[in-house]
Amino acid sequence: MALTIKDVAQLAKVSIASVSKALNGEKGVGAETRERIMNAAKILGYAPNARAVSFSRQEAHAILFVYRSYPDDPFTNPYVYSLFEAILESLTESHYRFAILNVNNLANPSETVKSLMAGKAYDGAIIHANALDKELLAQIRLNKFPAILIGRDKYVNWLDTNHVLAGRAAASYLLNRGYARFAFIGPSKEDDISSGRLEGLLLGLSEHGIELAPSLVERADGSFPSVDAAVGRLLSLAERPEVIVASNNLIVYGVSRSLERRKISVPSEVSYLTFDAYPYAGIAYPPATSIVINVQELGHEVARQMIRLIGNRSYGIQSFVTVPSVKVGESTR
Amino acid sequence: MALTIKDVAQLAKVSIASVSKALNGEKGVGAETRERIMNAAKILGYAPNARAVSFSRQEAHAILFVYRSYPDDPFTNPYVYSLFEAILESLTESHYRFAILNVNNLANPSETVKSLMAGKAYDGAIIHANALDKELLAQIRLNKFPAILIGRDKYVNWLDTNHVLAGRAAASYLLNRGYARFAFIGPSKEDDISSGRLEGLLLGLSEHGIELAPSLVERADGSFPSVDAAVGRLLSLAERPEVIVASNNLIVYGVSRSLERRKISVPSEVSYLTFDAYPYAGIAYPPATSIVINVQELGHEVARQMIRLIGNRSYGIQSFVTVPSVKVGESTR
DNA sequence: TAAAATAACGAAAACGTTTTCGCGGAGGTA
DNA sequence: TACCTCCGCGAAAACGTTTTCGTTATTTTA
Repeated sequence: MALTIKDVAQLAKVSIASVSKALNGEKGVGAETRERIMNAAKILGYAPNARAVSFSRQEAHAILFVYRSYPDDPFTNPYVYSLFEAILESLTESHYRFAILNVNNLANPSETVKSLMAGKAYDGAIIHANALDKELLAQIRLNKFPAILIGRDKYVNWLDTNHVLAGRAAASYLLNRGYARFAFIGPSKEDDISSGRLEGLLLGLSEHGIELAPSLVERADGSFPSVDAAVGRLLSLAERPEVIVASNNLIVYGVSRSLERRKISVPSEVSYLTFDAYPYAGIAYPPATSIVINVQELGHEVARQMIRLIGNRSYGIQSFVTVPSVKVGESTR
Repeated sequence: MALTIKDVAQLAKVSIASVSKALNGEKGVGAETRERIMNAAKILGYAPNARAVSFSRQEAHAILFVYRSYPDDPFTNPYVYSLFEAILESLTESHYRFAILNVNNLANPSETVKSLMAGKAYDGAIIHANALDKELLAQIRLNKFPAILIGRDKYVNWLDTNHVLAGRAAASYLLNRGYARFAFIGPSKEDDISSGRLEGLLLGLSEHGIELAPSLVERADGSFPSVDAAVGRLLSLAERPEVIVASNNLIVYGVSRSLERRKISVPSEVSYLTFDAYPYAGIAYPPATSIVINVQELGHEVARQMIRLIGNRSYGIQSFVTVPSVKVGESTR
């Protein structure tokens, strides 16, 4: 049998109650006794049995992160990983254990999550929106287990980044740099992130009296020919844009290659800008200026709120955590 | 108080012992009774308390993955992530919980891991070599907690990919395609992976009577100018190589760009080949032919072995798991 | 029909902590 | 001196399962 608290008690000639108190730094143990206990524990190399502690304390001291990864998706995954790295960092600091669950090829994601939470294996769940379905959402609302959604929902705790603000940041940065004619290329399959960015961009521009004609808002899928075609259309406009805002990293790479092929010098003739700081942004040549969201900060905040939530069930969180900053590359003047 | 086994027992009018047996599918319960119990459990929505189960069964039913991530490292991280995605997938299938620990900015990594394992919070640890130090290695050997290292060590259980075999696969693929004059560009900072690949390549070539002159083995750091210079030196050799084997993704990207800039057509004039399938390999233009290691398979195998190890402490594993395959791009003829 | 084997079921112990509560001694106050 | 308070300490309960083992009922065998 492994070492238990009893062995320590025996060696220190005290009761197990005193050992427990001493080891947990609680009062009710004399200074001298405490020292004897600490010594005994060290001599024996005693480590409390985490399973017993969890059981006794009625808390797992562990958090579950639920997400969905798409095999080889170069966009979703880096984002999700850097997000949970940040969460992990904060939780480790607070001595929480951190478990992950990828619902990607699970037969019944929400059932799995639900039973995991019902089984009290974790004190709380941080759920990335891409892993969520209506059923799971309903479960969270119903069972009220501590959960924070990274994304948006009316009825559950959530935190998210504010893509509109990022779009606005793009507008104000570019306006400050003296740009006057703008274009936007977004993905052909509209998504929240991209539409938020566009919305913010339009907002920021309209505050300075600039409206974007429909022909200046282009769509492209990830492939190079598609982006190249969009760039071609923009360049052939009578009022050629000075700067192309690419809604994501893959698109900006296409833009950069398209301009290079067309022998258009960047940033003097045409500039470009994108969002996030995935490898593609750096590979674009010249490296793209980018509006980056501090995923790290979001992760830390989520962890902090999670711990707070565990302590106080009724606590409600619904807010954006977002401080977009500009990573200046060489693709803008 | 939450729902316990007692509530189910009460509703089904049996003892808690019978409920436990029924729910765990053990024998010792009559068919009719079993059904009544299952029904009661379903009606109440009962889920066993995982903490109590862990405590009673004396096993966590959870595995810890220990690794080190470098912020924004585009090489190490994708590899580690896809590795643990594979492990996670296998473990989830076997209903194991999966926790992760990044030792990156931990004050005392080996101490943390050691106390986590001593505390029996996990049944076993899968430790990526990049998270390992001598102290931790010593701890594993000493405490004999179930651990598998992804990497190599003489005295502990390990699994790893065989980079030499990958290098050999490169050689045999290229020889089959009729290439006769080879060059290699590796990182300036020698590492196990790269040297294994080079070793394998040399091995494979020498079996066909081809030796690589020292001038054909180049070094470059990740930066483009450095790779470009290396390519320049290779091209200016009297016996210009037909194919450049780039030891990693960043280098192959540099090679591709360098050749493009020099207006050397690929693959007709000079070909290139690399290893792994990170984004850079696909971004190289034309997309690089690559020797890829099945990380997925490694992960699955590690999970399988871990579960086996938990069941049988004395079990010893030291082997390479590796089935390199060729991902044909457009950079070879 | 009686004895033996088998199966169903439940009482209770065990897992290793934390936590409550009561006891007794030390110190302070009137 | 007598009383009260505070503090250190330990006995024991509690947490929710699993598992062992004895009892009783049922089936099989002779």
